[in-house]
Amino acid sequence: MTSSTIDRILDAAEVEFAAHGFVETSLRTITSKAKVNLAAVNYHFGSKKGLIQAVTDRFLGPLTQNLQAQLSAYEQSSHKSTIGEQELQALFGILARSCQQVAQQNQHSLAVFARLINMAYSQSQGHLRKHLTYQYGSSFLYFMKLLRQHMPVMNNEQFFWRFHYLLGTLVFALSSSESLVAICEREYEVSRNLDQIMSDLVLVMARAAQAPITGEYK
Amino acid sequence: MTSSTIDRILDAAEVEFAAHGFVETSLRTITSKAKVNLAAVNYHFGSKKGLIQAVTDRFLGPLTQNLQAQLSAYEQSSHKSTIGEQELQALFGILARSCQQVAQQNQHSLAVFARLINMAYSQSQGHLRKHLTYQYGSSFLYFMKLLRQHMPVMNNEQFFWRFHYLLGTLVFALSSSESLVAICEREYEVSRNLDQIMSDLVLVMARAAQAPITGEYK
DNA sequence: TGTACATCAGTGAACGCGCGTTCACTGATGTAC
DNA sequence: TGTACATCAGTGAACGCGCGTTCACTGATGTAC
Repeated sequence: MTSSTIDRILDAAEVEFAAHGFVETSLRTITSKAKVNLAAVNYHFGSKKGLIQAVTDRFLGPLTQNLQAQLSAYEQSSHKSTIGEQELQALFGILARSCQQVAQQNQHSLAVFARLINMAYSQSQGHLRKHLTYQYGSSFLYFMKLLRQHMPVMNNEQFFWRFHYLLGTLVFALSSSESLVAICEREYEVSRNLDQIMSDLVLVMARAAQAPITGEYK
Repeated sequence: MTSSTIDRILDAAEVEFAAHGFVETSLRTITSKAKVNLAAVNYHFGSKKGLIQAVTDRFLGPLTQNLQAQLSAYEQSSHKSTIGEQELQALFGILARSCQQVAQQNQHSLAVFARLINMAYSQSQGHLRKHLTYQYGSSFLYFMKLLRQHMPVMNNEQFFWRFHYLLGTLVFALSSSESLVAICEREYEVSRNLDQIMSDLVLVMARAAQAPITGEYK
């Protein structure tokens, strides 16, 4: 069997990264939670940056692969000429299902994913955005292409902005879901799971996608 | 005249906090950009935490005050029995205008605001959320109360979630706006300003607020 | 089968560095008598 | 008006600390002959 040290590090890192972010999590915290020697991270992953990449690669691979497969199945099955709320829901549903599938393997990976997206759209992190686009962009661009076909009223620029407004909805919900679930339980004594949140998000994003566009920009 | 050191520190800190966040900005960076001695921060603000609070207080005060005033004017003028997209747009428009007014004073304060909200909904930052609620919560709760009246179909729990989905849209747009504007200019050769983004957001949030609700949760 | 060597996972202790903070100090301005 | 003292903004240098990383080392397993 291959050493479990690597997996224990990855699991612990994922939990800590999800909760406190990449910068605010120290290798000492990770290795102590993983019950592993401090130097093991640099031994196996070369550096902290290498560990971060390993953690993100572990779910971005499956996520994009799953998304890609579902999207091409969708493209072939549906008559893409029809446009409307149902088609938008179907498309966002595919994205949601990819997320859910990834979350089944690693519970905290979606929170890490959200942090990654947030980071990528920070100023001074253009290199990260480029790297993600280069490595995993194709399936997301595929998603955007299909979504674009369902929103033909807008021009490209308007679509760009609308897409990112919806991305914000998703990213915030994913990164804050643990807090929101906790507050919800305390406040309303109702527990929510990821499936329910995802179902909500699909409906909300599909509706928001159809919001009117503001007047022409000069 | 009162020393400009304090203002220079606050201005520099706001820019750096907006771009890199609170933790990843060092006092050495701030004081060198402000052309001020390193020890001046601790002299005037006591600690880094004190500086963060001073930076956020500077815009949260005006923001909440403006929001409060607009909301009570709205509550008195409108016949709140009518519900529909127009009323939702009006309410989100008030929020947008408060943001715009604050941004006029300090250009980067909205990005700091977004970072603050994101932080507050991180796990392990419950104390920050409590502090913000205690200090500035009343005007936001007022906003939620009025919004709640325009979304009577949902129960409280469903409203809670919907509200936070919309909050995510706003927060992501605010925190990523600089990057998005830059990408948009590069990609489409169209420049966008905050006013246009805010107009968009009002329409998107008003529409998303009306998305159907998923089936009953056990 | 036995021995010499190579490879590899893992370790304990130390390294240099950047961080927030502290402290004794300066120099200017205001105040009391 | 002149002098002694207090207050306050600002400074330069140092402090201790936690960080990511490095390095010499151990012990187990595999391989060549």
